[in-house]
Amino acid sequence: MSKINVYEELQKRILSGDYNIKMRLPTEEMLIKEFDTSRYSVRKAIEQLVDDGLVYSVKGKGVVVLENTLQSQKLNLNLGKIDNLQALNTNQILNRKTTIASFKLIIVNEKISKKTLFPIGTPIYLIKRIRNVNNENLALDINYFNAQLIPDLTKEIAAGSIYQYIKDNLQMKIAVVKRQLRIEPASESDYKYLSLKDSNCVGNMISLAFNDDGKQFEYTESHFIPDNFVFTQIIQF
Amino acid sequence: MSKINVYEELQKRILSGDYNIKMRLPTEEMLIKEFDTSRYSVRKAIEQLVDDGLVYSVKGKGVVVLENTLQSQKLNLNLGKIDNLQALNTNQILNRKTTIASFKLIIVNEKISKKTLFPIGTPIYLIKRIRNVNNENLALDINYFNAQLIPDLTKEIAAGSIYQYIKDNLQMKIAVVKRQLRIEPASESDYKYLSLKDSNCVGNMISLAFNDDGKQFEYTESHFIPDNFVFTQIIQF
DNA sequence: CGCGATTTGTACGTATGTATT
DNA sequence: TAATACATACGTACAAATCGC
Repeated sequence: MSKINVYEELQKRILSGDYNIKMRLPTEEMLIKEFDTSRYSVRKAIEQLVDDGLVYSVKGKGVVVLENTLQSQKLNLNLGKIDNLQALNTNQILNRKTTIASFKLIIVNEKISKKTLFPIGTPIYLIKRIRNVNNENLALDINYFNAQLIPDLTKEIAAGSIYQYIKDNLQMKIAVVKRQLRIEPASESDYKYLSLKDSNCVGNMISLAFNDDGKQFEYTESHFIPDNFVFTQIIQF
Repeated sequence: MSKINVYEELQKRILSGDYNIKMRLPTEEMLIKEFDTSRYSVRKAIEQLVDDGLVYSVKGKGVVVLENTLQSQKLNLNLGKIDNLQALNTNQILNRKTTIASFKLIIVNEKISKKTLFPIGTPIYLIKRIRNVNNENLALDINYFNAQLIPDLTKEIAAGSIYQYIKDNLQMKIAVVKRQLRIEPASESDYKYLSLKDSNCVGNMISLAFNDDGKQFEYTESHFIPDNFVFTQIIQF
């Protein structure tokens, strides 16, 4: 009999309601016996459930299942970790029609360097893309890719998934993405490209992406119209 | 000689530039020797650095220091984990003057239940608080506290820090907070209470807070005016 | 209030797997 | 292909928080 994945099994039980707020998870000792595995493996599985925001471990007490797990799961589009490349750049739903508004190869000057953190003199691709769903322009992506790390970009690639290109053709690994979200007054290009209607503000998601050599290869601003995305976070104490 | 904290020491070296993008961290083996500790402890320290977004581990290669660490640290108000209670509810900067706009003890009806996830019939404190800095109303907090779990709240407590009260007087532990951020059109009460100027949108940060019994004791909406906060996230692949 | 039992957290040692160079 | 270096896994011991008697 092949060993089952402890994490997946426990997650299934929590999401199906077998384990819930009224009880605690079985103790580590019991899980070790049930799954015929080591304490290390059981603790690793529980760690993942904690990251998911499903449970919380208390020293001396046990592992508690959080209330309203099912509902708050539904509330969020992407609770917990995002492990899908398409989902990363903007959002699954948005990837319907992509229009290239601008595609240039430029050299970083002082102003751009300050914003993107790329050194002055670096050649970069500056790409503006519009994300359209049902004839509404929901998002404007302004990408800055280091052309030394991401070479030979074309409009055709940009019209599809640049991340797919990086992964498949360049065989480069995306290691870490640091993101920051702000709300800002809409800029001229936001008014020009987005279906803002009456709104005069946009969400601005700034992303810095790093490869597994630690090098920053991307700076991106994604400008969203209001009411069309959520951003989630789980904080443990 | 007392043992030094491996995590803090490595973090110090990275932030001071002793370790940087040009090199990798010493191997686990070397750190074990230098700090005279076990592999477990070294790996635990590196795990924390990964959570901070400072480094990235690659199997077979080593632990890489991410580029632009210093700059991107400065960019963010609260990169990484938030471990300060004051910082949690809204933001450090905002805690200057707090005005109670409304303070009620009510019973959850169907409409409120759907939003807050509290069961119908639960007694709750509904509190509206305005966060004012330099004569600008930057944020409107709308708190719903389960009165069975957070009893005896008063306007005086609400004018200060409710979290401090929970921690010190109720001796309850805040275990997990799930957050969601959206951008929405300003509501009537937003126009009434916030210094919105020309903006017609607000940031809406929804927080669900849980104690270490897994019970949700709070639902809060924090409505912010644009341009006055950032929201950060680090994603590892 | 104290004490012991329970349960998770931290720590160390060791062995084997797997990706990179 | 071999060496290197992180990832996973198991076993063990003790610390620290919680809970019930």
